[in-house]
Amino acid sequence: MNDMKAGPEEEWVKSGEVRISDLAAELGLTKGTVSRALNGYEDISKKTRKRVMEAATKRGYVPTTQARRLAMGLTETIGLVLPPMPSQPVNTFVSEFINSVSAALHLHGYDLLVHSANSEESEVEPYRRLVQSRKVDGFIIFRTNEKDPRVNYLLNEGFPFVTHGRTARMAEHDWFDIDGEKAFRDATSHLIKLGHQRIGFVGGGKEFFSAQLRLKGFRAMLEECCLEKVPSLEQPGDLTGQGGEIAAQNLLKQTRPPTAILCANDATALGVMKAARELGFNIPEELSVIGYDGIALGAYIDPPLTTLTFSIEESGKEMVNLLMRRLKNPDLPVISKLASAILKLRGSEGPPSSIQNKNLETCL
Amino acid sequence: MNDMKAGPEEEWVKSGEVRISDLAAELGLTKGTVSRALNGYEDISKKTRKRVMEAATKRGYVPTTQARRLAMGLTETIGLVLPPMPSQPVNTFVSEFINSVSAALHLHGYDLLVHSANSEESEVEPYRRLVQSRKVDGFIIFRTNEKDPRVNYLLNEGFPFVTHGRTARMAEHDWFDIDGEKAFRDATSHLIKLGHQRIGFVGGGKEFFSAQLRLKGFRAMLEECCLEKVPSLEQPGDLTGQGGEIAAQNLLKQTRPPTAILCANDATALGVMKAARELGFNIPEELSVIGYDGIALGAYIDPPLTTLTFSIEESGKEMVNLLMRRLKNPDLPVISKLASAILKLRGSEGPPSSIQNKNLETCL
DNA sequence: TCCTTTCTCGAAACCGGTTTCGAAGCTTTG
DNA sequence: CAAAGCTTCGAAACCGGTTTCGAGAAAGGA
Repeated sequence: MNDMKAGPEEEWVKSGEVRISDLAAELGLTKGTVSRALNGYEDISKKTRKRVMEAATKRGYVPTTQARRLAMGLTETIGLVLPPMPSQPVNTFVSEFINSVSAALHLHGYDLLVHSANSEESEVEPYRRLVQSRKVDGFIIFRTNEKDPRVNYLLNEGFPFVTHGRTARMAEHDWFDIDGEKAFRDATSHLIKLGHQRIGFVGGGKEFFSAQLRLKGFRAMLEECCLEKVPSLEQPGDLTGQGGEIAAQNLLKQTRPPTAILCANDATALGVMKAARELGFNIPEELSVIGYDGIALGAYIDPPLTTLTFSIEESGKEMVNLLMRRLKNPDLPVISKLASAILKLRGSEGPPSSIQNKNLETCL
Repeated sequence: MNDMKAGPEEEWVKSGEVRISDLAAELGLTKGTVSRALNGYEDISKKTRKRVMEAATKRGYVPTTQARRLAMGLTETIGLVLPPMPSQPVNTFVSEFINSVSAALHLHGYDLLVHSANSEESEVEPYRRLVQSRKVDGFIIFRTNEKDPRVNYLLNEGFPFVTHGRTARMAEHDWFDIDGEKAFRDATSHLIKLGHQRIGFVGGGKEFFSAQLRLKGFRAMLEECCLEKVPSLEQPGDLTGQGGEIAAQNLLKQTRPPTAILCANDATALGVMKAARELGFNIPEELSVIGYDGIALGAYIDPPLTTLTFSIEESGKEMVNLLMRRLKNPDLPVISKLASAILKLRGSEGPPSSIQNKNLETCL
């Protein structure tokens, strides 16, 4: 692969300068024949195929993607639209996700087109443009809302896509999701076993289905353990650090503050920890905090953030698998995949300072 | 823009189903005429143009991108290859960067193709593939090395690109960069004015040009202030949290540890802070730490990380401007743009516990 | 009124591939 | 030895646009 060969009469062609018609002319064949020879058609003699292949590699022929795709009527491209990012603290998920999706797509010969959403226009506008101009064959959607306009639009168009996260119409489209309900059951259970009885919860926006499911898991485990549900201990959030701060203040300024706080994501947890510090709560002695996302950075703060983590790489790979299946056969029944998060203990949680095992024993 | 109109006989067409030939047939024109009418050619009568435009909007005609691009011999697509990511703590830069680049490209009618680098193959292989298959018109490259194989390949090919960061061949290609040298002069100066005399430095990998320039700025300011350069206070790093930990241990276990540490990026700084905590150093009382990157998350740790920050959005926008200029006229002279970082004080630095203004006065 | 100029559009080539169809040439069979 | 069957390739249509060229019609000038 020495691309700088300085052979005597060797004419150096810049890569990508030779077309199929050049090749055909050089070989005394038609471009149709050359095309079939290169694409493994059976009606080409071994001898001719060999000649063509050799000439192709010698001349460094690579078909022009645009032309091939136009002729074959496909784009081999998947779209991913970044939601508007109001400078969220932790977008490490996004880059890792893009990376894994792109890698998985590449294995199938697909490209990834990344589009940014303009916050001034409708959320579906970028999707509409990409569909109408036929730039992509399908979409990868993440951070779904319960009632998701993007999902509605694409379902209505009959356009292929897979979501990361469930929606109200999840029975109608393929999706991949992390079992946030189970994750929060686990985390809640872990806190309860440590002796916590007053556990706070900071959610994500109500529009995010995933946030709802996490709340559901939290409540379910409380009930399972006979702990009463205290409305004031459930605070809304917005998946940002700032939201976490506000929610934590609301929780910790109560007369009977919680001894532990479960957060809908790590960014929120960081905000909670900041507010807790400022209000004089020691973590984890006086307050346990658990996040969700597993951002690597959580390991570097003090104390290291205990969190629910999952494989972003697996997420990307699975979603691409679902999408490829759908593209191959649009009429297949809808399927979905649920992966589980695991609780990564790092140190921001521990037993409450004063354990009051009031009615814990009686229930378990 | 009601796309669900249920007019009586209004035939509903799925978007993107009407071709230019359909439109032409419907209007009794040829597709060439329709094309020129839509593209503002002067040789079309006002009346015809109006007819065509109205029919186009009515039928929802949008040209097929692939076909248009093939005919016009361009891809209107820019490639961005993600370097292999060894699960770095702080990749928030990447997603924000992609976001801003994508948005800026969109203003010029360009798409962003994001490709992931396979760590098993050569670094230039993805670029070679994208060039040869003619999938992109140019590249956005970031995190440059001093001797960068990607830059060498593309320069050799004569293929357009812009880098974020300088290289050994920066005189031969357009680039955008943050003035890391000045940034570190500023940060060093700030620490010296606070009274620090023993300042540690944790660099990035030697292969990164930017890391070298930061070191250069650090050294220059030391010299300017008549502080001696202590080799043991300059530790190599790798832009990761782990690298920061190791470097900090090397610095703080010395008999005369530094009273401040300057880090090549925020991830490194977080590692340094973690190691410092574990070794019993209070920040900022006993040790000042300053990072570089301005990740939003730094505001949420304890103490909040003082850092050098710059506008990622501006970076993306400027780079796209440079690239568009290059694509429009490949023969223009090389230009570059240097933006400056600003020191964002958040609390991880302060005066040293015991100020010994040995020879500070004499020099200043 | 006739010729020239201008306006407007149709025809066709082109971008660079893929794929269908049919016709050679060669081999096999009766 | 002729008819039938394969093998192998050329010819041409096609994907869906853009762009060049030239012709016919309308308008202007002599």
